[in-house]
Amino acid sequence: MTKQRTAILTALKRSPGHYTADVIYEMAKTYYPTMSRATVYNNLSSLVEEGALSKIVGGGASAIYDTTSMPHAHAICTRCNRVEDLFLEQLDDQISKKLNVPFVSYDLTVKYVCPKCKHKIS
Amino acid sequence: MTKQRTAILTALKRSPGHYTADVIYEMAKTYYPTMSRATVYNNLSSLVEEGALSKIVGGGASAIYDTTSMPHAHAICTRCNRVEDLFLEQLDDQISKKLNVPFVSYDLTVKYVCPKCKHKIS
DNA sequence: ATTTCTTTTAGAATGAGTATAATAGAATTA
DNA sequence: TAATTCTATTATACTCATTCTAAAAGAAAT
Repeated sequence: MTKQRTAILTALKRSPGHYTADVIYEMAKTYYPTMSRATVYNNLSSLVEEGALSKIVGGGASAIYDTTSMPHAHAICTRCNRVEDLFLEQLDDQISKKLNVPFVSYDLTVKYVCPKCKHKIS
Repeated sequence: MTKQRTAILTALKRSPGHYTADVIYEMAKTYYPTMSRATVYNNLSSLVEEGALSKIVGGGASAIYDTTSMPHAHAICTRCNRVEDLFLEQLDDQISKKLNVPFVSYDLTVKYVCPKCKHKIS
């Protein structure tokens, strides 16, 4: 547990949400200004492996890290790119049943137009 | 419908499966040798928009294109990286119900250790 | 036949993420 | 305490999938 890692965790704890590595880098720098980008990537990878964070790929050019600990899905609005958490209770069981073997993790991203953006258009 | 696009579609029809853009580029070149990489990317994007292909992001460095037309999930083995199709019948309804609005598409990738690889280890 | 629009092409540019090699710091041993 | 070992950090260089660009080719339209 280094000072850099503490800075990252502090930043994430203060404002939980969905962030890219680069945004987390900027956030963490307020707590430890000399921090390097590589350190952020290293720590984020470790935190994902430990299960403290989840990494969402596919919503755009860069991956998004999520502080919500419970396994869950994400809905991304195709207009405003805002990410919404989505808890599908039976999904775990369904996947296990289909696979017939336990799984490590899942990454479910739903693309939709959120109500706010839908209103703006129509 | 250009000759280049025909070459891509022919290649995919001859051997349906899960391929990276680069592999598709190589496959399509056997039908149209002077094809450019950018053309493959352009056409794949169009085909995804038209719904003829689905793009799977998150299984590695490069995206994978899938010729299976029905909406479905993917299981990727963390050891051998092989991709398996996974049809979860009720998933569509579950997502719609949770969102309360229709969605455009979903991308569900499950990470697991496939039976073959599990045998190799234990 | 000329204009207009779309697609292709080759190569350059982008940019997220990773590898590297040197340094710093912590922990361990003597 | 000093020397050693191990791990983490740093800055930078690098990779590589994908996108952008500008020119050329081709198709369609007038």
